[in-house]
Amino acid sequence: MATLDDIAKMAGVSATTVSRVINNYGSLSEKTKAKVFAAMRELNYQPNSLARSLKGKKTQLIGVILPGVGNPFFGQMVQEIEDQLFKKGYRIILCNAGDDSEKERDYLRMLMANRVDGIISGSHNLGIEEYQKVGLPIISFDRYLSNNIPIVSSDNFQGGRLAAQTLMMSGSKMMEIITGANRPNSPTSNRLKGFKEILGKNDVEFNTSEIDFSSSPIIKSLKIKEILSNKKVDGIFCTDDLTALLVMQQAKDLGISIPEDLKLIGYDGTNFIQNYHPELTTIMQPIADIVTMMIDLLLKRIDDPDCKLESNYTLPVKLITGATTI
Amino acid sequence: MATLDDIAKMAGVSATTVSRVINNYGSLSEKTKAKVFAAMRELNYQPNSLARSLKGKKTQLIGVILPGVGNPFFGQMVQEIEDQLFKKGYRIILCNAGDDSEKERDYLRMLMANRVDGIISGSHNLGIEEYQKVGLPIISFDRYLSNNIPIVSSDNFQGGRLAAQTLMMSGSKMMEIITGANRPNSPTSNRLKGFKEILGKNDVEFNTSEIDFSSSPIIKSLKIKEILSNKKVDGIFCTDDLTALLVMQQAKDLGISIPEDLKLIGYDGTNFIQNYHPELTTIMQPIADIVTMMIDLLLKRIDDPDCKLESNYTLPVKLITGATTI
DNA sequence: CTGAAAGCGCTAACAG
DNA sequence: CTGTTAGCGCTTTCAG
Repeated sequence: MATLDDIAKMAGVSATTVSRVINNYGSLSEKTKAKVFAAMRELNYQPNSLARSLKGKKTQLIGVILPGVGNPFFGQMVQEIEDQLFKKGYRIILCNAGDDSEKERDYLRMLMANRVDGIISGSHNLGIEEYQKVGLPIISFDRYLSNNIPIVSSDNFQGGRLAAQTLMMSGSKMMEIITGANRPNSPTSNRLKGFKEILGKNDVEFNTSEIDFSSSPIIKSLKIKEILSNKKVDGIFCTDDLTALLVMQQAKDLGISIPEDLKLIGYDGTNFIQNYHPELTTIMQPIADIVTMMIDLLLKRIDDPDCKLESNYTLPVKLITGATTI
Repeated sequence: MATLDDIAKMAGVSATTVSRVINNYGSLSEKTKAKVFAAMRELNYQPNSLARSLKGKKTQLIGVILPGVGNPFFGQMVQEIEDQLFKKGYRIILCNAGDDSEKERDYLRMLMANRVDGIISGSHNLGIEEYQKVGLPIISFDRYLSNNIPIVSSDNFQGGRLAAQTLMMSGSKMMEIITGANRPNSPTSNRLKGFKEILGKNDVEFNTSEIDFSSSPIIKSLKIKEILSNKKVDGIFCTDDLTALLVMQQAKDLGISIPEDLKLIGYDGTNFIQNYHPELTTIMQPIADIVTMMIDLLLKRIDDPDCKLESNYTLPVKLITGATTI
């Protein structure tokens, strides 16, 4: 692969001059510019960004750590992150941490080694103390990682309230909330709190079931079947849309009609759900806005590592009404 | 951020020695090793991989160019790629090319600038001549990019045949195939060919509708509605599962029962579909195997850039029978 | 078993 | 308007 020196030789100028035309810096005669450009084209030259970064420049690389891009929610989020960052001249290193804390730690080290300019993390793993000493700008999605790492999230509490109100308005009396394992600091715990707050105020009966986020759909379906068969529930709030989809499946199998016998509301409202399951009532997280916010904050920190940021940024959610709560 | 020199000083040894313990190379006394390790821990040291790569080492970075990770098919594929590459010590730079050729070209340049060790590309954009002169190991998923770039794909032709046979067996007489825009060299064109071959042999009537892959679900739904209302179709083959989902939606709206009035078969068979839409009969692409194959070939090329590879690697598809073709 | 020195490809003073 | 020089952080001969 051609180097700056190669093209300097070919154009009959010094390396400095080449560097100057690449960076469009200082004043060059049109003639030399032309010669250099010609040589660059001739050799299909691409400046080595490694060397450039070594000299103290930024890498224009951002690490993105998320549970996994197979999930449509995070798929859409990554797509949005990639899209917005690309427009600002950044590339992303994608890290699917899954539920593997060790992998997440490895990635953290690698990202440091690669000298990324910053990190966006929304992993589900907890207790990764390494976040405290990464020494790089980091923004978190919806999780507490460490002091001084700002958290951007949608209004989980309000989302829970909205879900409860919607279910009540549609006439359910005996509710069930199906949520992921509620580890401390988890956002779903706020969805739960908001939900309970409304129901408490209105003396509505309800029950809480925890199903681990990372367990397989088969397992989840089994637990849902149990819930549906054993109880006379007439309203369910799932803290994510995919689980709501499983509820619809199981209900159908059991001959329970939605919304006649059972009202259902989900959470997330991805494009995917809106397009392919418009019947599902859900609470939409404003993914694009969340991403814009995160990138905005991250770039600020990259620009000025000491800039003071809030510890929390909360964006509003929106109710999307489908046929499952009519 | 701490450098190798910093820790050399702290440990009271030379840079060379530190380098040796990092790379576990040559013979070191336990004592120096211990001192160096201590210093590394103390300063939370991470070797600068930029500097390392500049010295001629590989970057351990792979560029992944795909249409977009918001689509569950590519989401799953990226997840698989990331997973398998991580285990081999590589990280990925994710590039969502969408249907933007210019963006894809930009990314190609950036990947060169970043000196990635190789590229996996499965973009939908055609005519990117740049692929010819990237001068990096590249493997393609399901598209022709340039001579000498191996293509890994599932058996699209056989998939089309399977779809046709399945629809025939379930009793449809008047078929419709809904496919993406069939640009030359596109894989869907082989699905179509296989499908037609079987129908031709059996004198079954059918019709072909093209709906651009990148058009919105709303537009797609409209066209599907048209197809369903105007004709007396009783069997549909969609060359991707998401479109099949839309067909199910529209059929329901129009009071057409599946599978009673209409048989339906999709294509892709992602985990997502298998988990959340098990009712849909579909042709499953072996994503994990495809990825294994691609990575295998890519690493071979990275290891030996001149190694000869086939131009095509075709992996078998599998019929997954759901309730839509009973 | 350990160190000194050169150089990867590029940028940034400093000269002219 | 252009070139010389030094050095980013690391690896790698070549010497001890």
